[in-house]
Amino acid sequence: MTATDQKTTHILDAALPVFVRFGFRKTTMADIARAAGISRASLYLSFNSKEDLFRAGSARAHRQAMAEVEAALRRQGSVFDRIEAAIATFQRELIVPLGASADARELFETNMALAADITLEARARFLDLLSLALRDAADEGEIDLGAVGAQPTDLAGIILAAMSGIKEIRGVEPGLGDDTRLFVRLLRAAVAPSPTAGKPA
Amino acid sequence: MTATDQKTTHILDAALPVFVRFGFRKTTMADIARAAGISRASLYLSFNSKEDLFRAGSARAHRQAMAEVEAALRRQGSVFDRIEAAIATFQRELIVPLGASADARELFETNMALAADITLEARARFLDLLSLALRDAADEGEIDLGAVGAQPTDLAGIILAAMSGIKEIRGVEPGLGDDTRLFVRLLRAAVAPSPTAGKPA
DNA sequence: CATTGACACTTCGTGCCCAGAGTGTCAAAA
DNA sequence: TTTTGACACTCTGGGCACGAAGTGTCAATG
Repeated sequence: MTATDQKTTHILDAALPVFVRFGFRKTTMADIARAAGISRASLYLSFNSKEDLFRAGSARAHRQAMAEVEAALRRQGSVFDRIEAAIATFQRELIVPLGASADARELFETNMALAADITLEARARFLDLLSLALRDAADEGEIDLGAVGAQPTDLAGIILAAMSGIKEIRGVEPGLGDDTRLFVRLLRAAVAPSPTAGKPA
Repeated sequence: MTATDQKTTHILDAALPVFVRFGFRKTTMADIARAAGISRASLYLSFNSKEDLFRAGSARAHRQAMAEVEAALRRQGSVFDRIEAAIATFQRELIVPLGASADARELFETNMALAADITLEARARFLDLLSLALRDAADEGEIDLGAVGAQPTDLAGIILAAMSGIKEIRGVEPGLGDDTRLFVRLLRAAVAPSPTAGKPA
């Protein structure tokens, strides 16, 4: 890691909590500089603007979260164990921290204004990862998608939609995890392969 | 139907499309009066204020929609056929008309400001109706909730959350119906009773 | 008796100004 | 070379005035 990277990392470590606490509009470059223990002017040596800084923060958060999500999906275990872990990771890393902020709405909206590409790309990637996991499991006969007449992509889309809906209705309180797990149990039961059908391979 | 009822019905028939078209803030009592073909002053014979009028409109829309939803759930057929029909009705009557408006967000927010009780009560009622339908089906052995380890209420909650999430992600375009149906197929498959277990009754 | 035109009151949007706060830059300091 | 204090510029929010538009009411009308 270069010295520059260390510096930006340090700044983002300081900046993200401030953004979460006060929202984008109300946090000033002075706040961030103070939190990072440097002068306000120094911030501009690493970032061209407040917006750049925010984008960089969003990008890093998404990059880290998606790396963890991928790791969760790569681990051993049944598809749905891995998918459940992946969802939990995604929620823990990206959804809950934002949702817990008092300015959640404003943060979400600025993020969509300044870093929509990053967010949408991460979401699309998550969709792909889920689709692939489901496809592989289907190919190996671990699950039977024919039972519900769905393509892996369709099912992945439903999973993301359910995640989003559960989050919307339950907020980020503890209940979120419970409902998510119930939903995954549902999936598991829905696409369990019929005992009579053997592995296609 | 009394003459008064006819009048308010006529006014609401004229008013709701106007609200949907222009949002709450931008529609004036003059707009509504014009649409209803009466004088602005006459509106105040039936409603005390613009807010009252809106509340009445929201209440009527919810009342009608929920009546249709109940009817759909009372019809013949498998639980999930009826639930699917009920969801489709709910979406067609309440979700799509609002979502299609250019001022959907503003309308939704004013509705929550002026008629939150009505909306929340309808939602709660929908949850109850779904729970009851599921419970009855479970009692009759048509479905097996034990397979996913869920109470009827929990499952109903998931259904509503999924509805909401699908709507949020897909918008109100045609895709909404497809995803909803896929989700219901998922449910169906998940709680299909195992062939070995007979009816408890 | 139902309806409405007209009236009074309120709210809302606009423009303007100003002061304070915040951003981005640069030459000087460490 | 890296960091920062200080400067200039911009932006925002609040206060105020004013005209337009909208709401709610009531006496007059058909």
